[in-house]
Amino acid sequence: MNKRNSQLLVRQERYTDCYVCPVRNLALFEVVKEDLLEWTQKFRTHQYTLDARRHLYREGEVIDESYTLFQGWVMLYKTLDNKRQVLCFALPGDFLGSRGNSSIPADHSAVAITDCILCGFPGESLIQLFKQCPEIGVKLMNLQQRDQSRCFSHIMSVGQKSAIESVAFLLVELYDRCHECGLSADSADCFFPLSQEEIADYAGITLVHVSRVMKDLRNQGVLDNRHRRTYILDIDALRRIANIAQP
Amino acid sequence: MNKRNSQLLVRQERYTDCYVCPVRNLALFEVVKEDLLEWTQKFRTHQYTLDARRHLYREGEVIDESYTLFQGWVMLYKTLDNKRQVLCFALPGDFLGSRGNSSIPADHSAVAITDCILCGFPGESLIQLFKQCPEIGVKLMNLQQRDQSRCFSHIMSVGQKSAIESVAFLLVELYDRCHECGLSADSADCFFPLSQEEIADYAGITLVHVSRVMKDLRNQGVLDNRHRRTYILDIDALRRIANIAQP
DNA sequence: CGTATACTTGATTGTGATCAACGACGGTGG
DNA sequence: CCACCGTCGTTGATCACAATCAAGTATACG
Repeated sequence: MNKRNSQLLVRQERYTDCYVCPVRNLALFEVVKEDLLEWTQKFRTHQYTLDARRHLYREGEVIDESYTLFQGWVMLYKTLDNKRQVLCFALPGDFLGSRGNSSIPADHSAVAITDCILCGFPGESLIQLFKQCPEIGVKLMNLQQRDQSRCFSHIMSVGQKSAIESVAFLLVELYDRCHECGLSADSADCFFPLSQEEIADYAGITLVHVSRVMKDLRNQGVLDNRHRRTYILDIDALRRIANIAQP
Repeated sequence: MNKRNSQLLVRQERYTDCYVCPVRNLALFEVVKEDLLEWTQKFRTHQYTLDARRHLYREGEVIDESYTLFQGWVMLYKTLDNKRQVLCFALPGDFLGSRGNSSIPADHSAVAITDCILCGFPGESLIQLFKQCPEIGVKLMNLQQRDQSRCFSHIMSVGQKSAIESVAFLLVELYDRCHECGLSADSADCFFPLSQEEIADYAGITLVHVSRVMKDLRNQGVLDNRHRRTYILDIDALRRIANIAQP
């Protein structure tokens, strides 16, 4: 068991099964054929719970384990002086942690926004998985390419967009990603565990200004956020405000 | 031959040889054992020249070829309205183009900043390479992780740093990367084929302001840019200004 | 020699930062 | 049950960094 986070990352006794995993179609093991699942499943050494506000790992730490996020939201960020920059949000199905090269310390921190469940497997086993099942290598490459594409959009957002465009862009991205992984079904249009400070640190603006932007969006009628929850009322309007490139 | 860029991407008759390639130690084929090089080399179907200001590919295009940049500088960028955001600069040894999934159109454009030479191989052959030589998969994953790490630093830079910090950060990163791939030996401290507009679009500020920042840096004595060339006079001072996290 | 491109400089404006105070909850403990 | 406190969000006043607008210079190139 991982000693680094022994009090934080709690190993679960009862595994959920890869065969019936509801997020497998989004995740690394999507490409594993049914008859190989038993084999890949034994790499998944542990399943953990991680409470909200707990760190999965911190900048500078050596990570020797890989994770698939099974449930909950995780936030990746970097700090400099007293400033924090949120890099991205991980949702169920997303791949986290070691990329098989444990000699490189993490360049960012990962913290749970909500209570989370994670499936873990040793980082070095990725290489074994590659050898046995090259499709996993291809799949991981595709996942990384998707992440890079999101990074590029994020850079575009922070570098070129106005505050309101940036915030709208984030909301739209999360809205779409939630729908992709089926999170919207139960939580309706209220899918939003983020504080305004987290939104601010993602968009590269101050939390004071986020408050004003949210008020503006409320006044325009595209969203409502009563009782610390954000309800998206008009996703198309939000998309227009976000000024997203047409594919 | 690639029809899309048939006039732009010029196929060369005389190949340089992978065995004696000076940038192989930086690139994807670093991990290929000498006795397999002949095999991998036959995947490298073409070697191209690409003149400065020519595009390798554009946003929205389907890319079915992968490239290792052999010589020159390439700039990746996105556009939105009339604004341009530079995403990163590719230097010799860097991997460009298709990641084996040609069903996804490019989310960014790639343009040559200087005259370039590229080694090309079919995107689909990556999967074959993975199967034959899993180390290539691991190496490509490592390259992608390094790129992601740079993306994260870039987001931090654009989101949290002041204009002068951002510009200094870019100069330091390029300075270090040039030294890594041995470009500095011949070009001394003048390694700089970038216009102020390109710097501006990377840092997310206007070219007018870049001019003022460069003047400031000149006055502080950390660099000199006479005759359209940038000479770095005091890299340590520049590092301090860039405010880079200590590893 | 004329034109295009890149860079410079000055004047003015504006978006979002900063500083400060206050309100609304939600949780905790008496 | 209520008082207290901490966190989070709101609002106002002021400030500053960088954008914008505009005009100029220097250099490369045909």
